[in-house]
Amino acid sequence: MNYNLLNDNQLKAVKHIEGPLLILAGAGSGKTSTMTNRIAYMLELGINPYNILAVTFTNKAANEMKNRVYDLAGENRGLWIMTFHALCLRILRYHSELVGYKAGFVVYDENDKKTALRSVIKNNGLDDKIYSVAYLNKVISDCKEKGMSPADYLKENGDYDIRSKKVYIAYKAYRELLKKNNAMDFDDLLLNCVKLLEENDDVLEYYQNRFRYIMVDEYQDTNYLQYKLIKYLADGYRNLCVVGDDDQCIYEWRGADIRNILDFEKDFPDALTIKLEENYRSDNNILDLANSVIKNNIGRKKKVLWSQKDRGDKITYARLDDEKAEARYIASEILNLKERGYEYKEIAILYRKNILSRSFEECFPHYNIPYRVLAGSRYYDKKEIKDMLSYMRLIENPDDDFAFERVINEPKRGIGKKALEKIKDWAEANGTNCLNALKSQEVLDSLSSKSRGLAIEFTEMIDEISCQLENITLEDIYDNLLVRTGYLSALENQNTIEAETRMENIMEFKSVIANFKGSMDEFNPDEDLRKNRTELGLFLENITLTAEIDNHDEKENAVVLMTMHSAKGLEFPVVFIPGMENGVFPGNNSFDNDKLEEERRLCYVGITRAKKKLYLTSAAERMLYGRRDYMRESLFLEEMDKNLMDGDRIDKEGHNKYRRLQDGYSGEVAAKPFDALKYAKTTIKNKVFNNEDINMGDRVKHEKFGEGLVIETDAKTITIIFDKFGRKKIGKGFVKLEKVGE
DNA sequence: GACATATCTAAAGCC
DNA sequence: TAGATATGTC
Repeated sequence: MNYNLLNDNQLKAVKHIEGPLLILAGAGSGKTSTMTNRIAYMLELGINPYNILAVTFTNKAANEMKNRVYDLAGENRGLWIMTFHALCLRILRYHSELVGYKAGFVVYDENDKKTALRSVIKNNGLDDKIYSVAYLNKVISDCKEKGMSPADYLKENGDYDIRSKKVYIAYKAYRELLKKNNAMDFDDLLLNCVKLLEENDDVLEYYQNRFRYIMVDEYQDTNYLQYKLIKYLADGYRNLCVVGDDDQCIYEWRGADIRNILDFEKDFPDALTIKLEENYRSDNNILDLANSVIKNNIGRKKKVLWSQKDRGDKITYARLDDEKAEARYIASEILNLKERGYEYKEIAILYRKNILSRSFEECFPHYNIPYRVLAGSRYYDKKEIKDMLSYMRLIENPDDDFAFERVINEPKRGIGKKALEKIKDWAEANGTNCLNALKSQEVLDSLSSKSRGLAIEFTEMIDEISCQLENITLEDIYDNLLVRTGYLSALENQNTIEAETRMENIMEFKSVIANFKGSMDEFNPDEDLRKNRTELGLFLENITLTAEIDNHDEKENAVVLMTMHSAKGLEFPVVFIPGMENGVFPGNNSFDNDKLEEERRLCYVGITRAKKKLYLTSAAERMLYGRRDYMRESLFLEEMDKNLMDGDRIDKEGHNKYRRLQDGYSGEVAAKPFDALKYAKTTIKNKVFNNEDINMGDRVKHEKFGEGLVIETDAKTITIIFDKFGRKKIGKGFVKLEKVGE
């Protein structure tokens, strides 16, 4: 093999395969090629692929690694290169009974989880104002990530506390509900897998013996459970290589623990640490800008990216009048770039919040700019797709009562709220699922004769298709469902444009199925995996474990729009970062110190996506949530080295109109804060001030927004012009306001 | 039970 | 603003 393309440190990492290894890989430092070469090197040494495990966070990363190993070694069969969740799922499939699940268990995604939580809240008579779906979701997820059971939670938070008691009840009920539906959520995959290894020495020994060489990508983003899982698996042979960059830890909010990477050398005192600091991606101006921002973070492993490349172009910063002007400016700049030879697909717009995509979606069609927005999992969020998926899930797993609930009256079968309650009660009383309940004479008798007929038809159809599962293809199951459920004809009868679109989506979904089957044959020749599984089961699993970003087609010639979070691991010749404003980036909820550091890391990630050209923009005014606010420039802009930036500005029509960055904002922009008074009003609800004697004219300090001037008070609210954020109206709550002057 | 109207609230989203 | 959910009405 040819290792000439690697630098010294990369080569050292590739060849160090025995014992623990920490690779600190800065952005764009050739991390993936180091990892893939390392695997190829192991194969070359004759190490059995069966003994190698590489874990990533995204399917995209896993697929890329598989492909690149194939390119290097001509082979990738037998290697386990997959995401944490896929790994756990695969292990659990073989041992589900050991963690108390039935063999065909399904995986619930975020939406299913919320549905389950809603029913938990309802069934336990919890106040959904206090114990909201979002709150419980967060608390339960946090618990699971730390490996805490409901009882552990109660112990830690005190059983005298009413709140923790209620959370305990909800958590426990949620867990039982999922088990009853024979379902695991994403956290359960990890939790149960760790539990499996913890409680079964023989299983642990088997996997330790199997995975003699383990690699973990994006190690800075691992949470406690992932850390523990890896530790268990690696404990046998201790050939563990973790790769990461503490400066790119941007997922603390969902449990990532940056200490995992910072403390790796403590966990493995004999670990070799290799730093990859040479960047092969970006021009030096871009790198220096990134360095000038990230150096403001304390508590990081010091590392300075450098590159042999040219200085390159300066970073362009433009402050525009509002979000529309910002979109027009970026659109016209894209057209300029196009004229200079850039392709649309080389250009990305990376923002902090998904709503920021709106102005571009409205603007770009006028400029004939092709674009693709990558956000969450919107395709599967469509009602008709969810419905069809629920039908499929019910067939695969009759215990899935949520799937049942979703489809039993879709299309209408005259089984509404009341009838559904009856079905659920009967199922509860008889210890079975809803589908079985609907077959019982008692339930059928309680329905009207018309509904009864439809109900019988429904259960017979589900049973029949379930029986055929082994014999007919996935496509046929889908077609069968479309027709026999009456879903398609119900849409046809509607004769509306909306129904038309839904039908198109339903048809389009067929190609998703076809694609799945194609990729199944191509990428997963592993017979083992398919054993005892239905095609349908594999398909559903695949959908749940796939994210929108995985479907990003790099060949499509379109400008791509996504959040900076999604962009991690990607690179583009041209990057635009709009919304460089306090309140947007860093976001309003990030103004305490550790959160700010994470935002700064995100900023670092955003900047380092760019290879040749980087544009930053901000809007003086922005419409957010139906409100127009005056926006201050991001504090990250202040941290950036101005020598690397170009201060030319463009007015709202997109034509040249010079304003200098160094001048501050004289003239029209400086006047904005006063104009903005009539627009800007932000209400923070349910807050109480600690200090009651605050009056008009006082200067106060807010724990999040910093200092400002009080211009209005009444019984419930106080209005302040903050130095950094402009005017905000604050309601009563537990926020500390400190008087700092009169 | 189906449909219409009122109310609320708002990040990031890997798997 | 807009979407999701809760409540009210026929």
